[in-house]
Amino acid sequence: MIHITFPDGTVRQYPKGTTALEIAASISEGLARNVLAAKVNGKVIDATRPIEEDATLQLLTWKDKEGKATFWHSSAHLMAAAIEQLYPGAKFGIGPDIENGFYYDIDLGDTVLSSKDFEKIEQKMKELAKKKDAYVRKEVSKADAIAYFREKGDEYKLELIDELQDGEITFYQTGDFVDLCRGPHLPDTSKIKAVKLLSVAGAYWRGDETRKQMTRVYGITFPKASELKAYLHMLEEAQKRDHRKLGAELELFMFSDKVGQGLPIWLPNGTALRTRLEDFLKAEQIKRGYQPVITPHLGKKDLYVTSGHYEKYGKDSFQPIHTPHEGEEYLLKPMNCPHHCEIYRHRPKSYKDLPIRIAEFGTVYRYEQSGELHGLTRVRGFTQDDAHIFCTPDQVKDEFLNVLDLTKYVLQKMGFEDFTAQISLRDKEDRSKYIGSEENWEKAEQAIMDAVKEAGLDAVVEYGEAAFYGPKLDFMVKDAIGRSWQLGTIQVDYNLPERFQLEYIGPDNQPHRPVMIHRAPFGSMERFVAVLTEHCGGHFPLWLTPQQYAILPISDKYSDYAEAVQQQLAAAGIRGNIDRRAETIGRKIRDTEVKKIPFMLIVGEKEKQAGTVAVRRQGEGDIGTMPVAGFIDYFKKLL
RNA sequence: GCCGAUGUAGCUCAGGGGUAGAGCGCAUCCUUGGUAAGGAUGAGGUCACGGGUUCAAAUCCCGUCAUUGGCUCCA
Repeated sequence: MIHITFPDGTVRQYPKGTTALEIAASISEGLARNVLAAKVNGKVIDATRPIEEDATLQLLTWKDKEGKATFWHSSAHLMAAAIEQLYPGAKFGIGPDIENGFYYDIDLGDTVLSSKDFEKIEQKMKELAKKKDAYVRKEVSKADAIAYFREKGDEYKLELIDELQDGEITFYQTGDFVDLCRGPHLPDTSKIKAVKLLSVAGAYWRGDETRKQMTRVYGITFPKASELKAYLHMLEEAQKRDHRKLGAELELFMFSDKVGQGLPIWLPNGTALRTRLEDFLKAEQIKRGYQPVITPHLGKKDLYVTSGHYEKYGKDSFQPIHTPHEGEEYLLKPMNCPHHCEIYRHRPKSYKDLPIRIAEFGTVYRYEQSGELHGLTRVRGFTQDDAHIFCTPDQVKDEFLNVLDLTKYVLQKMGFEDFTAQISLRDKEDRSKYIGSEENWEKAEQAIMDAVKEAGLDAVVEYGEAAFYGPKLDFMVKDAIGRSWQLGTIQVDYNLPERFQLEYIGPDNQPHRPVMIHRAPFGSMERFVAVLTEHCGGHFPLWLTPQQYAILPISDKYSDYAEAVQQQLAAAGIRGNIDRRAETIGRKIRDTEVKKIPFMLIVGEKEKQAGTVAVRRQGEGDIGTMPVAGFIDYFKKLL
């Protein structure tokens, strides 16, 4: 007998060689039906594998991340099996699960697959799933594995096998389809009830553009048809909220071929929104001891040679600008940091001056590959809500706390509730690739962990993800429809202070090197406005939205009264305009609704006589008539 | 940059080897209306750009550019 310890701490006895599935069945039939895989001693394995010794056991279902991953990985196999039957001779690369679903890279020879073929493949997958074929695990020798795929003529699998050790190679078989795979997999295919292929795309074998391009088919599956329906609904919702679509509809921004790819042009509405965001953050930063500065959009090449950015961006980015003067070269700034370092050097610093917090909404230019560009989230010219904090190593923790607090405050104010952090630290073993003293790194990493703990922030720690010049923390937010975005970032930097020879005089009357912290709560104005637009579906927070109301006169006879109302609202700091068109009131309401303007104030004879406005809330309808002062009160309570 | 898709009026799109279509928007006129589209008339297009095939190209072919879904990358 072996002892199985469950997550709640209870221990039960089972015969040696019992499977997780059998254990589940001993608890309840329903549980057994729902088990997708098992975590045994912390390792995810097939629920059908015998457990040979005492172990901790977690039964994985659809609710668990690993359960979903197993489900989708098995679905990738199912799709490959279907494609193999429909397209004999197809060769397979890799087919993993991903965040939402799975994909498989396939070499179909000359056959071109398009979304028109999806239904056929989906049908085949469903047909195969119904057969309830088990996913059978087989340990094979390297020689046998090579023989099998050589026979099949699949050079991709042969290449993968070549990199594996003999003795650790396993095959999984479902029906007639055999795949090289580490597993784990579902007990059988019947769990896969709902299937949807999502897209095809080209993808290089092993991500290497010098190698063969394969067809990557993306799909997603669910254990229930209703869940697929809900997922597709979410995708539709995401499409409706796409900031490129809303940005055009609400006239926030545009692009012009004549101006250039990836160079966003902010229209009046977008500018109103962005300016308000900037003003909000600026005011908050001044409260927290930041000093705003303004620096030029260019800098001499030498500046970037000193900073090291020339090496990184010089060749692959916008080319240097040559002036009429011989040999003079300027670069569009890819970063604000070098300019800020020069500000630090402006005059000698004492330890008593630190920390110094230099802030700038700095527009930077980076040449992104054309395929990279995407709406406002990926552009070639963007404005960072940048600031650099220069401090002593001992001040790092307090500064981090300050920045975490600011970032949390700012994001909450925008209606983001769900955020987490990712802390990127050094590789645990290889420390050679990092610059800066061991002592300072140790101090900074500890400071970040402590600050995050004190701030009460959920964080995951990733080792080996730190930049060569310092550890960092990224803010991840979840939006209203459950997607994660990386926004704010805080990075410690030991490199630039070194390169720019930054110093401060300590209490010991000796020069010391300050630590530099880069931080941007929004990341960039462009990206943030994009994420915010999608998060709130174009219904921006009331305090932020470009137009807070529209006055809709019943006819042009009430224009004067409309203007009087507008003046009162303006005096109260509420912004909006008057729809003076000679249209019916129904029409004006419709157009204003579509523009997502939060309040409609309808004025006609009755309102003019009584000094009131008939208030309509966007998306909700008539909320009653009130005196203008009453509306102002009502409105202010909502801010 | 690479692979795929797309490019027709300001917008959304239909059509398609033989003189270019709709709805919305826009302009003018009529209408002065009470909570999601009032009516009439009209203007708007080198069918992305360049080349080729053809008696004839917006349509077929090639190239370029842009947009878009991916691949690598980052804010």
